[in-house]
Amino acid sequence: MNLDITLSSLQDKGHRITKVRKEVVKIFSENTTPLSANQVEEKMLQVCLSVNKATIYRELQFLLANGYLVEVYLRPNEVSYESSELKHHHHLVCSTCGAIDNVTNCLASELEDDVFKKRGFRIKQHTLEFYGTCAECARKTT
Amino acid sequence: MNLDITLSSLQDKGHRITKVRKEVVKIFSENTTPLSANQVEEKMLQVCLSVNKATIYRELQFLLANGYLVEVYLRPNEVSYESSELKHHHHLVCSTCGAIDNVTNCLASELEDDVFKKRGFRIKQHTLEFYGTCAECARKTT
DNA sequence: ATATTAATGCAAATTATATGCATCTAATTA
DNA sequence: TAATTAGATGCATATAATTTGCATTAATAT
Repeated sequence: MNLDITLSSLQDKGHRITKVRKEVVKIFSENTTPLSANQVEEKMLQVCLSVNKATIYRELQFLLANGYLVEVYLRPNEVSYESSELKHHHHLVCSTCGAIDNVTNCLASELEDDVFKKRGFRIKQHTLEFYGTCAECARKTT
Repeated sequence: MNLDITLSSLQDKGHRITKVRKEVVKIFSENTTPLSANQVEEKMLQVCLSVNKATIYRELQFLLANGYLVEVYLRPNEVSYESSELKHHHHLVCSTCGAIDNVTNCLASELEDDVFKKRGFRIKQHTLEFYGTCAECARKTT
């Protein structure tokens, strides 16, 4: 997402632009792969911002509720987030090292009409996750 | 999964066939949609088997480690399981009522070769999740 | 029937996440 | 620019999912 546009549209809605909020939005505007609360905390520490975990959770919920982030479930007991403005894509999750890469190819939407006709299920969103071994891990093992 | 075959193959590997194990395997052999630990507990209570939560978690881990179950992540902070022997399929997750249905159409595997050629990422598994509104919930709202 | 060891229950520990409340601070106003 | 005010934050605590240590129980082989 665009840093300045996001911040000013939040401000227009009456929300405050704080040090924490600015940095979290910045992080997601610079990262295209999903980040967990812990990873966001780490990134903030890297720029010497020590922020309470509760605050980070609250800020993620806030940006989620306001439509700037979406939740991603790639692993047990860990929710990640990514910008909702990213082009539709799927994830390549390396089950060895955890690295995540994005792919933008998508055939899945072709299924949507079919599913609605046959089952009356109106698809609003879908996620396609790939699990496997990334090139780097394959090299290390072989 | 097949109840008898699963149990006897577990026994062949030197594992015991206990009341709990038998019932958990039975539950997953009769259910094609993903179940969380809590849902497994409920199903056991329905047949008057009151089993400690730790035991249920251990049994799920056990069946996962032995390849009879796979993990499914459909919602924040909740891991579900389903039989690993089910035909490849995807889930229709109703975001209103939580109902889960399976679809067996799948175009995703067509992407696999392409991804390997372009990125060296060897896909071992993929999951395709659909979020939306099921026919029943649509009827109630409209 | 008995011995052996896996499975179980219970309590306590862990980890992710949420919440109450007092304090602080960004944005507004005088 | 200082005073005002509600939103944001930190801290401690709560909650929920899951794991683990340990003593006890029970499935299976002998």
